[in-house]
Amino acid sequence: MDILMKSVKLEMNGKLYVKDPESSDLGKKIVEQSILLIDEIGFECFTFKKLGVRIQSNESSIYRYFENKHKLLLYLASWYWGWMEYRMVFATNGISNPEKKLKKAIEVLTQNVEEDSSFSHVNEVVLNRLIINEYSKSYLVKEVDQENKDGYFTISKRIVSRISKMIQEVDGSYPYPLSLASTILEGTLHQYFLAEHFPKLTDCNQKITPTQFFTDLIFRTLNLKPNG
Amino acid sequence: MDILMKSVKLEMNGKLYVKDPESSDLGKKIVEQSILLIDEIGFECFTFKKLGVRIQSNESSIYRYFENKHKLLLYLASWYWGWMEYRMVFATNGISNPEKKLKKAIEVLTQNVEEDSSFSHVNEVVLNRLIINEYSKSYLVKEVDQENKDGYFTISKRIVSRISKMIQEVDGSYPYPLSLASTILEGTLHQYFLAEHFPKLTDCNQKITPTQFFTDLIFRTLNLKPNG
DNA sequence: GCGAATATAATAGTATTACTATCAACATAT
DNA sequence: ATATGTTGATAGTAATACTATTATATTCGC
Repeated sequence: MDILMKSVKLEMNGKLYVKDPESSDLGKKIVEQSILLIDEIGFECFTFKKLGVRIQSNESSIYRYFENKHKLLLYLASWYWGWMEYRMVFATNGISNPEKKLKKAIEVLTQNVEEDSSFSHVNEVVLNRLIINEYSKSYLVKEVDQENKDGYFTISKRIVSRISKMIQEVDGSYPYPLSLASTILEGTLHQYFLAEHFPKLTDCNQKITPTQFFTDLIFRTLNLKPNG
Repeated sequence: MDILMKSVKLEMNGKLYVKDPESSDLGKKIVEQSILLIDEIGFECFTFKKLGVRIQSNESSIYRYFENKHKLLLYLASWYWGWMEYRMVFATNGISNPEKKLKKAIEVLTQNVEEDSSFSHVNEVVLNRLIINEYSKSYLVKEVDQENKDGYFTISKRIVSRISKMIQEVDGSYPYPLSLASTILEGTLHQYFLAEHFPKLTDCNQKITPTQFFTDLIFRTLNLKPNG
């Protein structure tokens, strides 16, 4: 990852936090260590009290940054998708051939996150694992419509919209570009989860990647050549 | 739905419950009303105490049937997929043409559940909605590997396996039958959720159904004719 | 019809969770 | 020197997720 990224700050919806965690050392520590702790013990077992012990700070101090752990998860998800969108736009910018552009976008979106780019204090490898395991829980809640109105899902929606538009650029007659795009975004997380825990439910493994599966799917669906 | 179904009892993994809820009136009431209550208030807010009030029974009595609400969710999911598998096998049985068979299976799996077949005390319309909203939470947990070993996900795995085999019957050269099958199963739930809460992320709506989207996807991917 | 076994209800109790409130300590900015 | 903001420490509350015990009601075998 380019060194340039280290100086970029992702813009976050201000309603996601009580106090901007980027504005202090404690805030950054909360974000950094919450990712590691949720990854270790799972979102259900994760509490602000446990995080407080881990960062040698106080439960009440964490509440000054995030209302509750659900909002923290929304924040982390928003961060992840912001990072993903940035990489996607960066990687596809300047590609004029629609097929190549779509292929590149799918590649970035479905690729395994293998190394921590040290883009700020966030470990993207661990965050990626967290998103695979916990992202669904951020929107599968009764409050989803209000939270959607509050703009908490803006970024991942924009990614789906971008992919959908690229699909249309490649094949304007294809009738389901949005559904295909959202299926790839969500399906990627799911395929990684299956590869880890239900290997009999997926063809993805060490040799076959979700990138190959979804790239192939797109090519077949839009009737393209694999070398497009 | 055929009247025959009323007399069929779905076989459940005995480890899912402490005491078989099918074995008593209270047990059936627990299953019946838990579906309605979870649908109303969401899995996070659902407690055995609240269910106890609703069925005018005691919290501790419910614990005699299910260890905790997570196990109850696993039970309900298992019931749902058992019911789905039954319908799928029933509907495809006797179809010898592989393409027609696959098409029928996808149709059953992706179709909107519109009427309560009154197959026992379970309201399938509500259960379907519950599965769309809560199913992911049943396996996105730290204990997933142990619970998989305990066989809690056997039925949905078998459905994926069946679809995968049907895909291979249609096109033996297609390299990702398992991933395609699991993408359809999970993707269907996701598309219904999006249609309800994020209409801008899907093409599915009152006119376009997930069945159409996924049937089209399968046809394009396996290079078939729509009238196959 | 009676006693034994079983199912359910009622009550109480515990540890943890998910917070809220208050106040003190410290740093910084003016 | 004083006001302001940040963090830490402590305490407290209501709800959750159970477990345990005892009482009561129902059912079954004989």
